[in-house]
Amino acid sequence: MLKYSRQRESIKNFIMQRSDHPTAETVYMGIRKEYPHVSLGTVYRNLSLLAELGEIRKISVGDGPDRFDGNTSPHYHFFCKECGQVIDLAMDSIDHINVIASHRFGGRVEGSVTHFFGTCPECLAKEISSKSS
Amino acid sequence: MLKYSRQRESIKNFIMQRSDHPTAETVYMGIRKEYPHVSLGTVYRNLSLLAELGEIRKISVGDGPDRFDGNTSPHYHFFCKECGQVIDLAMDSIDHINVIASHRFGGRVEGSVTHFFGTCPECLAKEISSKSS
DNA sequence: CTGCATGCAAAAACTTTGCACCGCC
DNA sequence: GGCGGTGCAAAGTTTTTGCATGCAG
Repeated sequence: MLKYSRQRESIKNFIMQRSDHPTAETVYMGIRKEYPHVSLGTVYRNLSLLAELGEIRKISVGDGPDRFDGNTSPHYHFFCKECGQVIDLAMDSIDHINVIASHRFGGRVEGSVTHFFGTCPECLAKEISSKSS
Repeated sequence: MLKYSRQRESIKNFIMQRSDHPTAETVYMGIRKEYPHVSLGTVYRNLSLLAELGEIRKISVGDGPDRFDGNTSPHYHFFCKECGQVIDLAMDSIDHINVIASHRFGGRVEGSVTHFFGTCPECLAKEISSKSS
């Protein structure tokens, strides 16, 4: 039985209105403006819960803390090596890679996670302008 | 200036002769048979160093500790949800996904990491035999 | 009222680091 | 012998958890 809680409501709203894939710490800091006594434990508990319910998505980066995404529609993420930013990619589905992975494999491929990395548009612009100077 | 060390040698050998993508802890336990006084810090330092040198690969799983792979040739990994095992996949390259990701993106895509997950051949066999009984 | 959710703090899990000593080159 | 590597332990980072209290149903 899931009970309503204003903290969870607030956490969800916070995530939904951002597009920068905040970490638990960032959510905590943001929520504290409204609920100064909220605890980091509550933030973690609710982020996990919301992710299990499928209301948000959890993004595990190789290093650094996990990030959370209010956009639950299928899409991919780009990690900028320069500024650390995480960006949503508007790209065609690459679901067919699961079929490719299945070809010579005796198990059942249920899905995959792909993260792209490189230099984001902003950092690329900075790089180009610094070279030309 | 990089100096030889028997610990590093032993760590590298340990990784090379395994195909199960051990964690730092597993390497530590294995190495201790030969060097009972080796420290976990040394294992971590050398695993990072070897990964930087490109002699081994570091695999960051979403949850749980990082794993290491002695096979540095390009290949993909499959994570079994049932038994937690990590398996190398013999599959065609999917490098073209980087091109797809670049299409409507203003940044520079330098690479990507893909992890497949599902049920491994062994766990699938168990599942099938339990259903038929 | 019942029991899930919270706040708080302690602890767990994983990894890095400071420092004195050791051993390769 | 100089400097990178090691062992040891402490600390850092991220996340989870135990417990008494609070609040939704």
